[in-house]
Amino acid sequence: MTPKFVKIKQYIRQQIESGIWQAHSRLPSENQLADQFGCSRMTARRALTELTDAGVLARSQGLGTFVAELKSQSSMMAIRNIADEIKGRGHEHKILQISLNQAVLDAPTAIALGLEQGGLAFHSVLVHYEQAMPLQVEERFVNPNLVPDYLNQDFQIQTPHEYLSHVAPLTQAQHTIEAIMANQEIQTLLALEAAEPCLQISRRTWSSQGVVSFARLTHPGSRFRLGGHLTF
Amino acid sequence: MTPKFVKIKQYIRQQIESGIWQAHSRLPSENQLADQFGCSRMTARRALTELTDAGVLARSQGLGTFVAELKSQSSMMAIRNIADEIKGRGHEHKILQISLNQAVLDAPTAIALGLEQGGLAFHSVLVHYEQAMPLQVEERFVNPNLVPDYLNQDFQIQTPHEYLSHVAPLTQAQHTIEAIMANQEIQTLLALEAAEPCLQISRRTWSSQGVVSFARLTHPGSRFRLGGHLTF
DNA sequence: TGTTTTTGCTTGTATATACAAGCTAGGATT
DNA sequence: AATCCTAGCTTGTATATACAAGCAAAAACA
Repeated sequence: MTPKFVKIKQYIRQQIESGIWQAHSRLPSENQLADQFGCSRMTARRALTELTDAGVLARSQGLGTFVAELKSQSSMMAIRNIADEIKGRGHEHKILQISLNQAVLDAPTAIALGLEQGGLAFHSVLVHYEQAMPLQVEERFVNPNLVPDYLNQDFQIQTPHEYLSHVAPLTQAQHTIEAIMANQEIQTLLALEAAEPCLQISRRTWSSQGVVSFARLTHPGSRFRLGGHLTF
Repeated sequence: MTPKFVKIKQYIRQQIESGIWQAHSRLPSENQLADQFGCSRMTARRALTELTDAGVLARSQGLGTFVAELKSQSSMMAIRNIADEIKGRGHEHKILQISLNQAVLDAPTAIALGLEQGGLAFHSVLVHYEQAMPLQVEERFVNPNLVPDYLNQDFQIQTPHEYLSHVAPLTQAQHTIEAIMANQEIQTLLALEAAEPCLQISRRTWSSQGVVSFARLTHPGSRFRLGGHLTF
């Protein structure tokens, strides 16, 4: 027996998908729906609220409930962390640690971390492997004030991302995706035959104390694509 | 006066962010929260439900409510359509129509559209400009059965995406992002000096009738990055 | 001792009710 | 005729209540 509020949601989605209720058209009020489905206002309300949260409807106090603007605006895509993604494919995930040390901050990195230019930060370079194939170069700068023990970790066991989420719970993240040409270092680390376009995700993460870490995740264009599926 | 359920949500988020409630730890039950805040169970419940929808908490009937696994899993990023993005920056958006005709389907495109190889589909190539700068090449294949009037549109006025969302409301979309090297055609259309890495978003959209359209959106790596900001 | 049942917790669904707050249209007032 | 205001709708918040369903540990039983 499916719950009543689910049936109401299905009904509304169906009306919209079949085109009977066009974008911007007004829906029956909570009370009308309640009458129509023989339920209480709170139950009808729940269906409307959940569809509103899902972006299907838009509501306005005093005015009514409307079919939301077509999803032309934006659609969401998930960026999963590489370890989960590889394991999700049932493959082996290995990490090769290239370096783990302190580094002097150049201007852009200092700004990204919210620290002073010329100061010190922790710096790590790792390569993530799927089976025997290098799939991601992870270069990461870490705020030493917030994560003083970063250099004493063994990243063969726990990824930096896992460790960081543990010691400094995330409150915010910012991603940028761009296409770049592999430089000599990336070419070597990813075992590329020649210079090749790469997908680079820059990721800045905050905890409640401030910027925790700034990472550049570089993937070979020939072996990696970012995918997302999404149902409205 | 902030509503009670908002205060409860704030309290819970604060407990989690300060580390007092760690991942997997159990929260007070609905009734306990209701007592603690001097509200009814339904009000406490609303706070818990909304935080669960947001991925902050996880609930299990009979067991209780728990702090969710750290957001290491995935974080979401919005893909906005190029016209909105350019207009959002307060810049002028112009479209140059390169071609608009029928095309014979090769194997991969036919599969993507769910049509027969060797059959016909509508095909358009447009260039989107931000001010005087080409920013995106949009190559699109459209299912002629679902959008028979596609060839009679003027895409200088309304983008294909706007038109399609209007005549065949979206129910699903799938995106893939990859880094590719610009070929000769892309180089010309984007006014690139030399071969350059490009960010290519492949987008398939469904209506309730089936696959509507398959688009390849290509951006120059030197002028475009996909950005997303996100607060937990 | 090992198995089954009961009991008491949890969350999930649903209802009836009350009042607050936002918007619109029509009616009263000026 | 233009303005104000109120009546009547809408959604938003909040409560009290009831029962269903899932789970675990204690209690009863074999």
